[in-house]
Amino acid sequence: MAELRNGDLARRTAHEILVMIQSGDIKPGDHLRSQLLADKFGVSRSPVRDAMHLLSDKGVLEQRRNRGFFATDKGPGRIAKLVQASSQNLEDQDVYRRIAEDWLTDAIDEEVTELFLQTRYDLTKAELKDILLRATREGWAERKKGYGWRFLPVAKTPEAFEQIYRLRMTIEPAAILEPTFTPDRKRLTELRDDQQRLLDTDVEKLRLERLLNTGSDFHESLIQLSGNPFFHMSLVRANRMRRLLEYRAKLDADRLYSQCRQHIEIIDLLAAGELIEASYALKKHLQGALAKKTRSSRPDLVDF
Amino acid sequence: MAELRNGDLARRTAHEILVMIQSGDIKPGDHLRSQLLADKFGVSRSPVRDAMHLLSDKGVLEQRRNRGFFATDKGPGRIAKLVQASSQNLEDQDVYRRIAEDWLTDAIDEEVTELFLQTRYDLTKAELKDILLRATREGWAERKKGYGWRFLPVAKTPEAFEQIYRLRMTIEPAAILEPTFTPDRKRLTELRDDQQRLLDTDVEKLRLERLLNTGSDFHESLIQLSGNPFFHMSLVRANRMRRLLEYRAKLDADRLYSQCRQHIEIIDLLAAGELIEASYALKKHLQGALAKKTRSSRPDLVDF
DNA sequence: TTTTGGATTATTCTAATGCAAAATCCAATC
DNA sequence: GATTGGATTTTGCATTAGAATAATCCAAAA
Repeated sequence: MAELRNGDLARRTAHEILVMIQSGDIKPGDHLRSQLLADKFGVSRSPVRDAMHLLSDKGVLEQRRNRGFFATDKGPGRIAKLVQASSQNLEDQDVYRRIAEDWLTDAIDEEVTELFLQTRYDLTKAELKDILLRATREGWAERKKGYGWRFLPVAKTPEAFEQIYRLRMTIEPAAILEPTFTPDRKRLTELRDDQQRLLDTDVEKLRLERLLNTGSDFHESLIQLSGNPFFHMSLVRANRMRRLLEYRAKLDADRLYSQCRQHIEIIDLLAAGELIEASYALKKHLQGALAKKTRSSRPDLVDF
Repeated sequence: MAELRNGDLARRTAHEILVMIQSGDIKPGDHLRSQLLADKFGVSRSPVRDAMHLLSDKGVLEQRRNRGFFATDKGPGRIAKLVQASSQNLEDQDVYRRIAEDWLTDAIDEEVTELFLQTRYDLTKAELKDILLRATREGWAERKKGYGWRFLPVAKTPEAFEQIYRLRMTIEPAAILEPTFTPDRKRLTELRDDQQRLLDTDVEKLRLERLLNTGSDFHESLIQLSGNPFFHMSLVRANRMRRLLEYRAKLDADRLYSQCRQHIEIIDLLAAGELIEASYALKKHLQGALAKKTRSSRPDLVDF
């Protein structure tokens, strides 16, 4: 029998498959074609197969010899538990966030050597390189000319929140008015459903991360419809930085409901072809979030 | 006698010192304090000292025992030649641009392995990592989940030019109208002088890179005055991508003169406190550049 | 006191090896 | 013909020791 190699990629892939099952993308009895999934995840069949082995050990999948893997009908509660567990598992290993947190709370210096980080967070060279790559891409770390790295103060202050919103208030409404903007029906419907689902769920019960993701998705999908990838990229970059701060923010449930409703209103305006009105509503929506924020001293989670 | 260690950093530092001499920042007879220069360049004294040794070998500096290095009075022609040579030297080693060029001209595949790049461009692991870090930061490369890297098509098409300009037309004029915008007299004067100097020089004689730099500096400095680093960052990122394309563009001297004059007009409006007018002029300025571009099939250098 | 210049120390790079993991290939099976 | 599942190949990571290079220290000179 083949060894079970479970690298990080296999585990991450297993998690993604679980999410697909949870969301109903894969239904009980479905045949999981390995090449199909591999293409979907942008990897080769090897880690997919390893992932499927992992999941069949958990009883989520069932292997039939020479026919591949099939989804069993584990109850949704059981699936949710496994999703929770595997996402917890992945987050534990997320040193990236720990470093970001330490930097934001001044627990580490502005300038550090690789060696320092490697020993402090018990990382191998490649792991550290990977994390610094990410931090560089997201704009809060840079290589010094000689030895060492410098962390940038860009999103440390409370004003940073406001500044990010000011940028968003400029580019998001403008994106809707771009001549290449096309309100894609199908995408809009999907977005509307996502928002509606959030409204229907008891917001209190949702995990913070899920909320942030759905909110970011809305805004980023919208700007993507502009057909200009540079608008999209600017927003994505700003949002990534915002996230660093938001993990420490509080949650305001009432606010969230109202935000959700505004999102839906904007989608409806777009679907009706009222671009100018939608652009204006989006601007107001962001303005409202900003106004709320500046009133409180500690950063709230005001938009998502 | 101490060994002459000339790492890359020493050579780059030597180049920077040469540029300072050329620009008149360092005059013949001046004493070059090592700590001062080290601080200026953000490195330690070691590479600075190595650089000064390199330059004294070339006769640009003169070492007096126990007193340090002093600038000699080599003619400006000779200095210019050395600057040219050392920048040429540095560019030759700039594999980054070669890879970008190869990608833009479809000389390499969309998806490659590190090994492939390492052997094709004869790089060590660390050199390659460095280059890929840069490409990631500038947004045209990304790590695949498993093994390998993917180059992104984001700035390959002619439309990319237009899209970048559309983003700029949105954020640059808006930045001037931000409530935190402060037209810093000193900075404005510096910028005006830079532009005037370009007008006074025979534009035909300038090197492409110098032109692009002065142009980018103008626009980026302007947006920086908004006091919102996220506006600035968005522009810088878009510009970096634009550069990848512009190295292949043609030059239109008449156009450049007119661009320069427009830059100065905008500065004057800002200095007079006419923010709204300045914002509008900037928008028109970018619009003009965009209009010119779309008329020609091959990308021209229309703004700088 | 400030700065230099050599010496010392710390950090990172290089290169080589073995190993883990991902990609690819291919015969067997549906 | 499409898909699987094992085998094979390729790729990249971990580790190490040694070399190169940058940062820092300190006595001596200005």
